[in-house]
Amino acid sequence: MSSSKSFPGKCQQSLADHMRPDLFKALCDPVRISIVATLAAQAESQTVGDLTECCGIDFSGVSRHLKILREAGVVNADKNGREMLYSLKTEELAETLHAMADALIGCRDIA
Amino acid sequence: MSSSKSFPGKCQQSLADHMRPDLFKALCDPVRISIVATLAAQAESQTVGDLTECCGIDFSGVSRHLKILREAGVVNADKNGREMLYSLKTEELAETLHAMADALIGCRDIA
DNA sequence: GAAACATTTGCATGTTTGCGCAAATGCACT
DNA sequence: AGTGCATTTGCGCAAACATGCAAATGTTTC
Repeated sequence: MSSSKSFPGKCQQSLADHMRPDLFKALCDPVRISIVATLAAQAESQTVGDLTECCGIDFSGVSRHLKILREAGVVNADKNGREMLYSLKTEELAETLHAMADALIGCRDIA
Repeated sequence: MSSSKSFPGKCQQSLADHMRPDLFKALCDPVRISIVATLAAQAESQTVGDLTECCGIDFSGVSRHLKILREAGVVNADKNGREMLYSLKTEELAETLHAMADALIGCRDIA
């Protein structure tokens, strides 16, 4: 009800809530995109060592990138013995992107 | 056909194509998100001066942010006399986000 | 306990980024 | 031509970022 009442302020707020700059920041680096793409293409979780192969940098850098992705909620991290298993939060990420798109379209309809 | 054949390499490529770090880079800044949200909430195009109100920085900075958004394909820029009218490419942006989400889910299904 | 291994963290360095200010550009109006 | 307004661009600076190397942490295996 009344969702068709023109109320740009509310829409702006809702958009600001949905569009998460921190998530975009996590995904704005080519190396991190490379990591995400590699994880998406593999059914099994990957170790830092595995993921180091896909991006041409030192594994310490990969570890740092993974930390950023983890904190942004893009990947899961599970400790298995001395190695760390990283996997993509595919569903959540896709849902978040969808929600952003929907919020945009919703704003267009209101405004 | 054969889209269900397990082919992680292809998926990784397709994802790398869809996930555009440059777009994420354009959207990773709070001020730029603020601009996007403001544009989304308004039916009419906005000038640089208008948009300067929403984000608490100098208009020269706003102009620079708008350039970044323009080059990333997030906003339209139309010159009208001595002022510049900016509007959000709502459809394209929403479509791009959807495509990313779909590519992610597609990868999950294949891998 | 010691050695080997996977990952994280501290540190130094070069690069990028966002910002304000001031100058430059472009356009309208008289 | 000349003045005024909107926007862009050049410059300098401080903060943030990505990276490699080396040291530290945690874990397995012998």
